[in-house]
This record gives sequence, C-alpha cells and structure tokens, in this order.
Amino acid sequence: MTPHEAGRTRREKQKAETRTQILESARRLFAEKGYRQATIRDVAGEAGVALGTIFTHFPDKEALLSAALIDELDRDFQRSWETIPVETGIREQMLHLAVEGYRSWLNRSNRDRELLRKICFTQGPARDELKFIDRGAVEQMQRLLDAARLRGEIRSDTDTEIAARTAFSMYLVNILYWLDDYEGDGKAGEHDAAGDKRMEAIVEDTRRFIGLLFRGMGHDTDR
Amino acid sequence: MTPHEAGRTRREKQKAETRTQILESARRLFAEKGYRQATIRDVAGEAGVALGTIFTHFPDKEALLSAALIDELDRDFQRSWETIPVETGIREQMLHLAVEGYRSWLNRSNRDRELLRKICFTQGPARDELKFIDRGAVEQMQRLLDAARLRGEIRSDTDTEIAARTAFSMYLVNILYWLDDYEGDGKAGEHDAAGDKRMEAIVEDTRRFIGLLFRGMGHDTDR
DNA sequence: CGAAAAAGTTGAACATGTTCATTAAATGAA
DNA sequence: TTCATTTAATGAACATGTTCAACTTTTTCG
Repeated sequence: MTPHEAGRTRREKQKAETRTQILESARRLFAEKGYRQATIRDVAGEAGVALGTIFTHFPDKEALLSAALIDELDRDFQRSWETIPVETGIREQMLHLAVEGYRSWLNRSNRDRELLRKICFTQGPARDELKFIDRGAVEQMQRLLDAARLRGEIRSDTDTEIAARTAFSMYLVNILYWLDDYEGDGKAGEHDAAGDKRMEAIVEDTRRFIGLLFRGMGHDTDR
Repeated sequence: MTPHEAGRTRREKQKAETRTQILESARRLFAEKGYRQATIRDVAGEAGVALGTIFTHFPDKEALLSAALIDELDRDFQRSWETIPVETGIREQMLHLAVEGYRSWLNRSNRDRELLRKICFTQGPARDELKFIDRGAVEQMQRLLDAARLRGEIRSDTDTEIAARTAFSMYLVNILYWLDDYEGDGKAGEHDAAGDKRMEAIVEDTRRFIGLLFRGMGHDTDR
C-alpha cells in the first residue's frame, strides 16, 4: 500500500483492507481445518468482521476458497520456471519442470492438495483467473519449445503449441488425478517412503512420456 | 430384479429399491434445477422418502450427485467404442474415438456438462468407481495401440501405455477444461453455430495431436 | 456547506445440509 | 413360536451457508 494512492477513496481502501483480512483468515482456517470444517463464521470471527460481510466480498464459500488459494497454484509453477537449467537441452528442461512440479505437489500437506484440487475446476469468479494462469503456463512451455526448435533440438515442423498442450495435460491429470490417492504430508524434510516411491514412479513416467514425445509412434514414412 | 434372488432378505431388497428411487429422483432434479437449486428436500419429496433417509444411503449431497451420474461418464465412452471403425487404421480409430467423445460432450445440455464436470474430481465414495472406469478407458486405448503395433502400424518400440495415458489426458483436459466456456445446449439436432465451430476446432486439434504423436518432435537420431 | 445518495458493514432471519434419538418391522436364534 | 437383536426409515433439532433490511459513514453534488 503506497503512501500516495491517487483516486482511491477511504472507502475503497477500507474495503480492500477488509478483503485482505478475510482472505488471510480464510487461508489459515481452510489449511488448518479443511474446507468443510472451517465455517464461514470461523473466518468472519478471525477476520474480525460480521458474518454477512463475507458475502459482500465473495458470492459463496467456494469463491472464498478459490480467492484464498488461487495464488498457490501459480506459485509452484513459477518456482519451477525460476530454477530451470538454462544450459541444458530441451529434454532436461522439460524433465526439470515436471519433476519440480511433482516434487512440490507431493511435498504439500495432504490437506493443501485437497484444497488445491478442489479449486482447479472451480466454476466461480476465479475461473477466468485460473484459465489465465494455465494459458500462461502453456504459452511458456510453447516458448521453451520454440526456442529449442530454433536451436535445432527439435524438428522444424514440430507443432509446438499442441506439444505444449499435451505436456500440460499430462502434468495436470497426473497431479490432480493419478496422484490423488497419495495422502502423505511430505513436509519439513520429513522422510516419507511412500512419497519417495511415488516420486520415483512419476519421474520414470515423465521420462517415458518425453521419450514418446520425441520419438513418436510412427514409422519414418510418417515424417 | 429377478424373481429368484437367493440370499436377499426383504430388508435388503427394500433398501435397494429405496436407493433406486432416490437416485432416479436425484438424477431428474439435478438435471432440471442444477446442483445447488435442487435441494435434498426436493429429492426426498419426489422419491417419497423422509429427508433423513437420503443420508442413510449417501453421506452427503455430493455423494448423491456422483452416485446419480456416475454411469453417464461411462456411457458416452462405451458408445464411442461400440461404433469404432474396425477396418481402418489406428489413426482413424483414434480420431473416431476422440471425435465421438467430443461430439457427445458438446451435444449435452450445458447443465449436464456442469454436473458431469463436478463429479469428475469427486473425493467421495464414487472416487474408486470413477478411477475404475478411467483405468478401463486407458487400458482399452492401450489394447487398441497394442493391436496396431502387432499389425505393424506403429513402431514396435512404442510405449503404448504412456501413449494411451497421454491420449486420455489430452481428452480429459479438453472436455473438462478448455471446453468449459461453451454453454450451448446442442441437443435434439438443434443447429448450433457456436457448437459446430468448437467441434471443428477440437477436431482439428485432435488431428494435430495425433500427428504429433506419430511423428514425434525429435530427429531421426532420437529413434 | 449541507442534503442526498452511495456504499461498506451488520446481524437477525431464513434456507438448506446434516445429525441423531426414536420407531416399527424384519431377522435369526433358541 | 417367541423374543432379543438388528436395521431401514423417520422427522425434529441442529449446524452452517446465505439473504437482506437497517444502520452508519463516506462521498457527491447543487
């Protein structure tokens, strides 16, 4: 909040402040109690506002959850991008992105994963924002592939857009779907054999996926 | 209900009958009013049971929705498989499966799609059943690819399991995610320009995807 | 400057999901 | 056949999401 905020009335500032308070409380309580057990009354109480106030900011409980957590979906993704090895080939880069993503995901508490899964297909106000984040992810991947194409690492006739979308789909379905039975809290450096095992398996799957994506299934005449 | 049902007590029969009544009413009301507007009291009333009875059969509203609709997810998929062209190549078969799936999806009412999207990531009792259906889908696709491999249509070193999973992921993310902004009710042969346009686009995307899957992105040295 | 309008917030009332003590009928063992 | 136990169902009570009339404060405009 900058000292000079042109055009913002006292009211607008106060409303934004109230909204921030609510979101912070919601984030905390959902993480601590889960979606269902954390009531809107809990959130209102902790944020120091009236119950009805929540509904002047968010249309319903699900929208509150989405707003509270939308940034989390972006966070891990961006971190993977920040740590991407730049001096390596496209395969290693793709592997890195996927592996970092899966690692982050599996390192979250089970509750966190549940909450995030819940908002992934939200149909409320956060939908467009979520779409924006995901389109951004696909576009970033596509740019990475475009760069690899320029370097001659992949064939010049590669449809990088579809390739990016394919990788994104595979990643999304893996974390939201096939990994949804893992219930460990691989947090705080805690050793978790089941989590390690799942991590190994998904890394191997990713290698196979990348292998398939590079080799294709067809014969030379398909090229 | 067969005339001779060994081992089934009157109680068991009655309970099953009540459950069926409830599911039928739920299916109808959710389709008519949507998930939120259709109350459990509505369902109980129409099924001719008490409000509390619903909860002796289903742990919560979401579980009721999932149980009411789980078969729908399977239905379209199986229909696509039943109409698959057997005398054609693997590419045409894959295209057929995807196209039929997308067509069915886009031909549903918007409400139907919303309801089905909602249950796709259910975390209630229907989860395992859903997983079973989807694993079945992936396995069927894998068998199709295995057969193509035997016929020599795809290379013998193809990882058909990952290929099947990739195709499945792409399909799932397309219907649940990228097509979620289409709100038309392309039903009863009704002409729908927007639906047609989306259909064209997704068919083209599918061709591109199949193309990528066959050609791969790598150079010959990747093989 | 002051009145009118706007708007953020409130909390009681209401709607709806869920729980659970009670009831009646079915079941199975003696 | 009798009777203790089990179980499907019931509906009032309760918990929680949501609505909305009322209030107070801020903003706008003549």
